[in-house]
Amino acid sequence: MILAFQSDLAGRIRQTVAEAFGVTLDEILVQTTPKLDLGDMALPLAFDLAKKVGRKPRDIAQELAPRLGNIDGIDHAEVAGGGFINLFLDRSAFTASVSSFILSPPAKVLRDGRVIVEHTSINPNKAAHIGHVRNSILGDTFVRLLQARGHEVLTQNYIDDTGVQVADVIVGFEQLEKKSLADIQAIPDRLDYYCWDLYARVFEWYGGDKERKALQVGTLHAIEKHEGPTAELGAYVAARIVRAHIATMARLDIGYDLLVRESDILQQHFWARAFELLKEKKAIEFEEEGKAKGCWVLRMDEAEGGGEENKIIVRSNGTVTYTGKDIAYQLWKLGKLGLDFRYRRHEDSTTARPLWSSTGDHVDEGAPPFGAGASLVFNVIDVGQSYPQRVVKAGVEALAGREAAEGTRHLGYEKVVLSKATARELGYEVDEDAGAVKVSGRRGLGVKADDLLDALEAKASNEIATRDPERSLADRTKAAHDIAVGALRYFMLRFSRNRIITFDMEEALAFTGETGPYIQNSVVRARSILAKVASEGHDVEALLKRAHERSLLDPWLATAEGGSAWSLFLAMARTDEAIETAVRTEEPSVMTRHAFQIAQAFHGYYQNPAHSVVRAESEDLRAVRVLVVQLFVRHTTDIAGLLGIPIPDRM
RNA sequence: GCGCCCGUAGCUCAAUGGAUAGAGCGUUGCCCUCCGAAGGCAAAGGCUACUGGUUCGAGCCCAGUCGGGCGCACCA
Repeated sequence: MILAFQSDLAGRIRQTVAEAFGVTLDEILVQTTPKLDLGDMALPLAFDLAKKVGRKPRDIAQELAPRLGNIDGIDHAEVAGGGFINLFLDRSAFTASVSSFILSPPAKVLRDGRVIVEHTSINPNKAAHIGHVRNSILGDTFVRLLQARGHEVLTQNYIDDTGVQVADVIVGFEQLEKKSLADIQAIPDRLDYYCWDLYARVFEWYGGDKERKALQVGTLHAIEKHEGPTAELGAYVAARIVRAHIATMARLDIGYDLLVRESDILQQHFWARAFELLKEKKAIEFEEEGKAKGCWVLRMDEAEGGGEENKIIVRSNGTVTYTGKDIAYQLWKLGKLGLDFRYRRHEDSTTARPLWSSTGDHVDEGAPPFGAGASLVFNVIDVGQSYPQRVVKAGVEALAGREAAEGTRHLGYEKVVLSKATARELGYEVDEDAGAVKVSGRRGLGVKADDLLDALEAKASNEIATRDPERSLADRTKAAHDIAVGALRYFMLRFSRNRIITFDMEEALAFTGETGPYIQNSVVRARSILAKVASEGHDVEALLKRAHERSLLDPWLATAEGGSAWSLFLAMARTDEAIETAVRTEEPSVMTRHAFQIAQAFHGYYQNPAHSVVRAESEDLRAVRVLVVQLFVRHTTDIAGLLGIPIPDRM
């Protein structure tokens, strides 16, 4: 709501400045004040103007303030500090705007151009762990934020079903366990957990043994060929573990539109086409000599970052590297490859959210235009992959131009490591000097996503049981799930992307302080206030209507109570700005902080016994208090939705 | 060696170049005859790693130093 207000305001300020000083400012910065009693918004424009006009900032501010105070929607303006102009809004008019914006939100304006977000992309050879959870929560939340900004988003999950990691567990099944397809099919539930341990055992078994390690390469080739018993094992294990990953992420309310399988990229010969294009455009060169003799390389010298060596795309034996395949895949995402997959409905597809998969056979009709390409593509991948991602971008630029490269975005994030305490709890040996313990799939070292969720749900369930022993088991289970999801999603989002998260079980299990449950609780409490008011015979709708009368709002906003509510109104008004910032800076943590700030403002307001709705001293007061509570409930429920945080019926 | 990221309160983290650097946790006090305390109020806690520079203004930008992490494969 505040974006429109501020852009309108900026126009009027520009006009006022032009009239007063004959200078046209192109950008009008509207900032927040350090404290609300200094004003609602701050303008530092006198500092810029001082240079252009050749006068002192403070004098300019003094001259400008009375004029700005006359602008519609502004109550008055004051000069502060060395030349800040602080604006005090017409609070009742603004409150009325916020209110109508929240209670009857305007239709979303759709933006042109499709956006693709790829996230999750876990190797289908073992259970998902906390690192994957960070990836998926980050990606899923970013999708929600993009949609809130009016973008059409297709969410994709890349399945490397023909990679070495799958080959490794197949080596385990064939060599260590001597299991047939039927044997593996007979493994009851949690094949992903089974493979977690098997994968670690295979690495131990490889040791330094070259013959054993050779089995990995042989198995990989067998899987890539897509025929024979080994390939069959690989396909079965990968497909089953993908289903497990989808189920794990569904617990966190994370879903996808399309699964892209590496095996289909091979089968559709994406790389062959990309290779043709790259050669045609001379984007890659054949090396006649040097250490990359006999290879096709991509020049990286003039690309940003500089100083990097040329990247080998095709090896001297004629095979393509992973990065080469990734360039082909990225070109497809951008609609620049000229090839497309075939599609089928995935077996986990629901009517609520249709899930599609690339396929080599039995094509289903009605797939969305996945192959039409997107103008913006976000790849959610950890920062360790920054270099190959830069290579992909350089490849895209050489082949499809600057615009396509600009649309290729690496949404990178740092890894999740384990605190020493948590690593110890899990039974791992911990080096005393180490600050934290790295997760290692090869050593089976890490916290599985489902185990973490189970622990969170169990703890939440216990909390409920102690606070409210009367609750039914079904109620408790449902609420415990919501609280667990809220806690985990908030925890994974509150850190900046480039910050390593030291995962500590105790910290992640916290339900107090700056957490998801704090926000959930605030809404639940607010709703129960409204329920109580209604149950005592008050007409909530009528009270809301009454609250909008200006003669009522105006004096109330000037009271101490109104001031407390005002900080909440202003914070809620800034939500569109927060979403815009989160998307522009590609930093979802902006949103968690914003949500927390709003919840905190509400807590500060409602906990005061003098602000009781039920025991309001007059119907007028009851009316404005109902308004505060209602606006908060509606708005914060929406914000929680953007973060994927569910609001339980009761805590 | 080259490149990227990080260094802010005891701990975990914030702070579009703006005003007196903020939260949460932890610590110490208060507050449930008050719409559920997963809450609120208050206190203590800081030479923003260091040295220079740019700027009306620097935690933020630039140069350098010191610490920590990660990349720089004919692996994926």
